[in-house]
Amino acid sequence: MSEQIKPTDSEVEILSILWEHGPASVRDVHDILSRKKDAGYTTTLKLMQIMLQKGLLERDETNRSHVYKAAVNKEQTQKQILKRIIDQVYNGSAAQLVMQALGKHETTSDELEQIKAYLEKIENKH
Amino acid sequence: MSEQIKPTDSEVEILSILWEHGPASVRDVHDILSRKKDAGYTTTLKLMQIMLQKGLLERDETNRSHVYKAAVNKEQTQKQILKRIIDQVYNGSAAQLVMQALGKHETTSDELEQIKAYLEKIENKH
DNA sequence: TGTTTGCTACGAAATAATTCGTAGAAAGGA
DNA sequence: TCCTTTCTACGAATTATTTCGTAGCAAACA
Repeated sequence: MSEQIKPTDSEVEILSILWEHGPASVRDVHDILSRKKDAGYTTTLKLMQIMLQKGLLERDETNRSHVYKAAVNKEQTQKQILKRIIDQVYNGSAAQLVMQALGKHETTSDELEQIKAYLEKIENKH
Repeated sequence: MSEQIKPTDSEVEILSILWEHGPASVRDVHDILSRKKDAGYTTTLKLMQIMLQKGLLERDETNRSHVYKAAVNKEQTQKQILKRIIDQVYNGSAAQLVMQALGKHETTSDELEQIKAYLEKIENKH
């Protein structure tokens, strides 16, 4: 197991954008970010530079406008964050978290079906 | 809707203890915390004093050893944290989070049953 | 009563995270 | 070429969070 760096909230925002969008310039990321937040361009730039240092991002410097991409795996990072929440907030009970997640959000029938199917699959393995 | 203060990680740890344990002194909280972490007593004290100021905790000063309790609701706070994660990390899809949570953690058959029952209940409402 | 123990209050240092300004270089016109 | 735009780099201020030392008071007790 290699070191797991815990990204900060701002860093997760940027990672999410890169996971969604694929490799992108600071400008791209910043424009997307701007739709939700209100921050200066150099703030985003600096953040991404720091993330590069921490190993959360990689970049291609071929062109003047550098192209960044996530250096950490989406699923793994999500799980890492989730695990933390489950342990810290839900006392280790994934089931509790799941039910609260289902309860709260408007979940479409479609999604519910998906989840049920998934449950079946798990149960068969038991 | 009143202001929702976002507790920090350390604060969530303390809230969790108080939710579990019920009203407790700094000493109590600190002893429980010490099992997982390594921090000085006055650190815990200070944290709890700050949380009091922020309105995350309440306290009874009747006795010399003050008794603290959580001033924020467990479920609401959990949901608040969860919502943040869903939006920020799972792009708004609770279903995705749910499946990852189920996939990762060892979930007992018992818990799975609970979840299934819960799903039924939700589906009937649709 | 003196001494030890355990508590609160609180300033302030240490650390972490976020934000932004300024400088300088490259690119793209006019 | 000269001017404007658009980048990067990076220092440094600001703000948030965590940690701890010291002081003072009250309780327990020898």
